[in-house]
Amino acid sequence: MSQQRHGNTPGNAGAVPAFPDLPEATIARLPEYLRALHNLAEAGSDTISSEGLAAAAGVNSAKLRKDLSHLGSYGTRGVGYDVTLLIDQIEYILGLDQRRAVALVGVGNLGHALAGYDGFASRGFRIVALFDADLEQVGKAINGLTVRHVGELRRSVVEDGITIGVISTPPSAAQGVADDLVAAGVTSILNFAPCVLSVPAGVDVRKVDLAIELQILSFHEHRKASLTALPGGLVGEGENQEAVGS
Amino acid sequence: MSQQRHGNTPGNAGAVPAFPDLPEATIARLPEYLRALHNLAEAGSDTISSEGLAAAAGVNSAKLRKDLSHLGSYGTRGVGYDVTLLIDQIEYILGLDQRRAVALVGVGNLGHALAGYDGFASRGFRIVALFDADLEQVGKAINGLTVRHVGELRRSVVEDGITIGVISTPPSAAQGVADDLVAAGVTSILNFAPCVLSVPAGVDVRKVDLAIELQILSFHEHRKASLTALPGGLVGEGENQEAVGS
DNA sequence: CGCGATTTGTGCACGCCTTCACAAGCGCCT
DNA sequence: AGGCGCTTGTGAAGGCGTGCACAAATCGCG
Ligand SMILES: NC(=O)c1ccc[n+]([C@@H]2O[C@H](COP(=O)([O-])OP(=O)(O)OC[C@H]3O[C@@H](n4cnc5c(N)ncnc54)[C@H](O)[C@@H]3O)[C@@H](O)[C@H]2O)c1
Ligand SMILES: NC(=O)c1ccc[n+]([C@@H]2O[C@H](COP(=O)([O-])OP(=O)(O)OC[C@H]3O[C@@H](n4cnc5c(N)ncnc54)[C@H](O)[C@@H]3O)[C@@H](O)[C@H]2O)c1
Repeated sequence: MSQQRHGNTPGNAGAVPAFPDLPEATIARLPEYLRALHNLAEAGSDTISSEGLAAAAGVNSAKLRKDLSHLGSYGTRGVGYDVTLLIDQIEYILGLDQRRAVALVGVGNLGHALAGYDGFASRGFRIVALFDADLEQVGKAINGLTVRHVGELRRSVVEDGITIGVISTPPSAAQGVADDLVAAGVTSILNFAPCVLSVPAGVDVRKVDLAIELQILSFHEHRKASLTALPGGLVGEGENQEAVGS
Repeated sequence: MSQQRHGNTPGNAGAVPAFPDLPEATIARLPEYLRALHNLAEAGSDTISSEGLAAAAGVNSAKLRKDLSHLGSYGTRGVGYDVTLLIDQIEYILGLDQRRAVALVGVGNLGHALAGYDGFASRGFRIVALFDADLEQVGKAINGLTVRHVGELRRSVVEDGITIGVISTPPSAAQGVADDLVAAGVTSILNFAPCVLSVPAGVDVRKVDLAIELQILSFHEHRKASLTALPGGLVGEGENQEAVGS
């Protein structure tokens, strides 16, 4: 059974190297599997088949198996995966067992919502510092945290062991904030401002642009509408056939 | 010159079909190009080379050219792309010239921020209705819109011509809300709740899960840390060499 | 009017990702 | 103890996306 004795780590006694280089696509799905696994654990399941987990995560079961196989062999043929073991493995790979410290810069409309969100705690993160340039905001308390001036960023990053920075300032300020974060030693940034950030190699940036998401949906709406309007009639559910244009 | 006379549409006199089926990857990048183009237009540029636009959008120039070539031939060799023309084309393809009506369901922490965000207007959308199940919230006004009870959703979707629904309720309520939206005729959903939604074929769902983004960043942090800690020493910038684990 | 500089549009090759299909492995039941 | 059914892990194939490299096209200038 290879004892649950993987314990907390890179003990590396198994077939897989201490840090397998997973395909990017796989990495992006692991969090989804993790969420589904937590739900299953809460529901009382001890084991889960690839089919079941795939359904819960909304993916193809073959894809899921291949993804998990990259982590090592944590399933049992004829049975499925041990839910708890798999949770531990994925959390370890994702580096979530450290409860990473996150800094949030720009406590405006969106920043407030993020700072007040308690859902991050259960997903492996602690927002430990809030920053803003506006003196009006500095000093205010949100969810037990006091907003500090952005000038204190560098010191805080070191003192609080911050590894991830979240930017929710207007786009005009985003690059400057990113530079500050990088200078302070942060090597991962989540950017909500609709702009491109340029950072040195070795720093990871992920961007979340809600308008882009809506625009992608808009494209598909547009496409669906133009298909129902066309003579082809390839679409099954076409009740509202409204002619387009001419 | 093929006259700017494409006018407002699927006149379809060109080489490209009225509705080219673009690769999904291309569609996801068009909004980024559009944003960059708007910035350029504002800065006074009339034309822009693929190299310049690619830099502004943060992508490879060859990729950009291939993406744009799918829309048709809107560039001029030796010159570049006409900024205004390209904006119009991309907006047409994305279906943004209609200023799509969006409904927001779940006016809580996050919903408030979204409802109060004025940035959507300039990107082609109008949030025209807010819904919540909590009677405490119903009746409140946010940014000129009154929060309505979720029971009015169906009527509103029809009356207001809503085509996109945004879900920012707790995950436990999300599937129900999605069902309501679909029943009301909405065929595109943007979901902020961390859960998988199941919807009938023909309905598009996009998901935004902030915790997942952080977890992906966390993985890379973890990987970077384990590399600097290893004897290999492949990394250049390793000042804070803190041993991992043991 | 022709030539060179510039930039687009694209053929091609390569690598990544997805999916199918199945052998290998495991537990349970008889 | 042995066989049977179930599930994992993976080889192979196909499709998609990326990026190079270059021919075709356009402009400006002499
Ligand atoms: N609110 C939303 O729902 C929403 C949706 C999509 C995108 N966004 C984007 O998220 C970002 C934030 O949006 P918002 O609505 O919260 O804007 P906001 O104006 O309400 O808040 C921005 C905050 O950033 C602070 N700030 C400005 N410059 C700063 C600096 N240099 N350092 C630190 N703080 C600084 C401001 O003082 C302000 O508190 C914007 O880029 C916006 O485009 C927001
Ligand atoms: N706040 C954030 O920064 C944040 C970050 C990431 C993810 N999320 C996710 O976004 C969603 C919303 O988060 P939040 O912080 O705004 O939560 P919230 O509890 O503050 O707000 C949820 C709102 O939805 C309403 N609601 C509940 N059931 C409903 C129903 N059936 N129909 C209509 N409305 C209903 C509630 O009355 C409440 O107003 C959650 O799923 C959360 O996990 C939020």
